[in-house]
Amino acid sequence: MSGEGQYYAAKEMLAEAGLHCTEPRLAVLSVLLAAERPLSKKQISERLDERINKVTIYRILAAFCEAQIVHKAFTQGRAAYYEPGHNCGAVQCHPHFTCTSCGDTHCFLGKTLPLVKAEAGFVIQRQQVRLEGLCPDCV
Amino acid sequence: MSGEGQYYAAKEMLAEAGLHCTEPRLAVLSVLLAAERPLSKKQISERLDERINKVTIYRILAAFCEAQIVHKAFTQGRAAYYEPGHNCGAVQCHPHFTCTSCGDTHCFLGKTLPLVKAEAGFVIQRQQVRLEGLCPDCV
DNA sequence: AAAATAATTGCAACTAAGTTGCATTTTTGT
DNA sequence: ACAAAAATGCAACTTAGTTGCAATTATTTT
Ligand SMILES: [Mn+2]
Ligand SMILES: [Mn+2]
Ligand SMILES: [Zn+2]
Ligand SMILES: [Zn+2]
Repeated sequence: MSGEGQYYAAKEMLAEAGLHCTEPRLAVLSVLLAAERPLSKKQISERLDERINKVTIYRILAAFCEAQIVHKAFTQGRAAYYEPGHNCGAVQCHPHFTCTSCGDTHCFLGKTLPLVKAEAGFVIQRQQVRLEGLCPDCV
Repeated sequence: MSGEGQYYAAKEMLAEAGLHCTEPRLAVLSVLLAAERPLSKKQISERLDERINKVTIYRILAAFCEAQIVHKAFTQGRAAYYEPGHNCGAVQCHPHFTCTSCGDTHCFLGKTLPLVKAEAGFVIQRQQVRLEGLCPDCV
């Protein structure tokens, strides 16, 4: 299976997050951990060995976000993309670059911008930086 | 009508952009110009005096984006939000703040961040900064 | 000004992402 | 092994957006 190497890491993460350890949850988390970029529900499904009902996948992702082990990195088109929360600070993770030609997304680790200074009266809880352009393959 | 004061400005913008000047286009652009924040198709419809078919609204927005007089500022939930391109540089406009409590969006004009330095081989064409948190009414 | 041409609009039907209610199955604790 | 609680699956639904095509409106040509 695609997320094979991440299977035991996933098991530990679920336990630590206080989430029941079920097959579908292990499978989804393994896929996310094995991916080098945020994935949509569709992409997750494609990487699963045994099919999991889409409602279940959405509920698993919601539970992961609730437990803070995963977060919505961005939405592209009309789909949300999810990634594990490691590499990510409380207020922002790294910028995400999406190629306008091939559609591929890359995590720009280490390119994090400073935080916007909030206007008077506002409290900023999350900051998200999205980039669009051409990737090396498409330039 | 809501966008009344913007009606003649809209007329000029269409002419300058080389777009045919039709009633639906004038109406949609007037609404966008009168708004102080990006609007979804739904919000645009609600502010129109005479109803315009939704397909037409989407096509008008696509034409405006193509002509660069409007751009997609961000997507929230599963809907895209559009705003006129004034106040906006070629690569990025200002950050957009959305309140997690009331859902309102505010343009943080004057709070623009520096551009991410592209990783080797990448060409960045657009940068977008999204903020989430609590607005003054909801703190 | 009328006709021809090109662009825009509207309608119906469709797609894709995500959600809700409820019955069934799986986990967990005893 | 057994009961209670939680998670899963299915069907049906909602919402945002898209596509094909016919009808309308704007522009150009005669
Ligand atoms: Mn990432
Ligand atoms: Mn804005
Ligand atoms: Zn590319
Ligand atoms: Zn608010």
